[in-house]
Amino acid sequence: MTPAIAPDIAVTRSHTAKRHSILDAAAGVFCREGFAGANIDLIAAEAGVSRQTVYNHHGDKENLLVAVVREITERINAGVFETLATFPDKPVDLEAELVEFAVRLNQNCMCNRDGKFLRKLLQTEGERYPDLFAGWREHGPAKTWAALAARFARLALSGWLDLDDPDVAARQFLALVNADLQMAMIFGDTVSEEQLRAAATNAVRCFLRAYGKPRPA
Amino acid sequence: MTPAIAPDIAVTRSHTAKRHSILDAAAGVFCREGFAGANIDLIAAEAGVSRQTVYNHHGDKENLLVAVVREITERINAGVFETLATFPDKPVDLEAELVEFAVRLNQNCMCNRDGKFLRKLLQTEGERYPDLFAGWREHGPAKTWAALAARFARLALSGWLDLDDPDVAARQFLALVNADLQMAMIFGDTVSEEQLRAAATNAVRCFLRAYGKPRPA
DNA sequence: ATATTTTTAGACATACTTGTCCAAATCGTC
DNA sequence: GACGATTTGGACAAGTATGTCTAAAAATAT
Repeated sequence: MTPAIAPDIAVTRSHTAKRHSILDAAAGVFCREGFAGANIDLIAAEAGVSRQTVYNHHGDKENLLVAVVREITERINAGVFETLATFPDKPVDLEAELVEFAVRLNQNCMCNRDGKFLRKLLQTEGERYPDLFAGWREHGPAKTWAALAARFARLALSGWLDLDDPDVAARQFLALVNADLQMAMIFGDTVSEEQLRAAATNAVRCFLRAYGKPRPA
Repeated sequence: MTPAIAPDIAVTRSHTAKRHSILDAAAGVFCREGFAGANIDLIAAEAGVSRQTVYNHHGDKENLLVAVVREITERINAGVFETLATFPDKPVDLEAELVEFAVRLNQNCMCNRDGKFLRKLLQTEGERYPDLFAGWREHGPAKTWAALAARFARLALSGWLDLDDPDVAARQFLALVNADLQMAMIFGDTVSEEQLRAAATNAVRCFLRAYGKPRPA
């Protein structure tokens, strides 16, 4: 009885290993070719499994897309949450620490593979399958903005910032951080860490010129 | 001899009328369905012509995509140029006039049909056909930024702004103007003029807090 | 009114994709 | 070594797409 668990685990491990492999490959192919252009044979080949296995695991092609989107949004949300936890709540050098935070945000959430995939899938399939992204739409960016706004509001309370509307400031911060990366992202280029840091520096400088206060005692 | 021109014009008129109709329909379908998912029968139906006519005019499906992209980028560039000409070079109330300029920019270039199409086509087919957008990549946003930067530099010279780097400021201005519209645009929602004006107001307020100077004499 | 050109509708061959079915092979466990 | 389940490769039918071809129809210029 006790060892009965072992085989289940082993089977499941191989199972989930292939599952992940398939989801990874499917994400890549869906992202590259779009839903209509995605070829299940190609997904199977890139995942290193047979086509039948793909159908065994995820059934329909549409079902597979759903699974891919769920996987990616979950990872993205986790990354955002994790990164938000590193916000400089009690800064010493606010400018430098905000720059580092912005770099982390871009590296972990916006510019990585998942971020690129989600952005692209959203734009290509968002209108065709609105339900697909409904969950992310509500729990994704809105929650991020709110969380960031709360951090900024606290910085305002402790005298570091002078804010009218923390929500607007949060959105503007994110927009500024991406200002110099728009082209690279829209063209799918990979951005070096130098570019990322330069963009973050420009963004934070502007942000603090607008909302910064002389350092509190 | 003189009337020999007339028939050519007439033929060409009908010809170009259908050409436009086809390009319009193709733009819509390519944008909705992606290149792989776009159905030439559907394009023909939406254009109100027969499928054969589509092939007569543009040959290949790929060729049709090229024509569509060329058409849209040209219109976009024209719209940007036209809107840039309305920049408040000699402002009286800089904040109000920048807000109006930002609204025009969004209405004429970013949020209209062409802007949405270009953005979507770029994201879906940009990596597959890099040459397709090479022209726009060089002559599109870069030129816009440079032109806008020049305007800002002049405002700085005349004492309205305090700028380190006009190029950075131009990119940041555009980023701020889009900050509140990101979600709507990525989800393909249509934005009301109120939303647009509110977004522009927030953007300009932030921009001027960062770079504005007390009004010159 | 006629002649020339474009447009149309439909048939057509070709090719590709999805999703299913099935027997053989593979893998891990007992 | 044998068992059970999963995986595999390939065959298969059905549907759909592209691009070509043809003869008839329509529109336009002379």
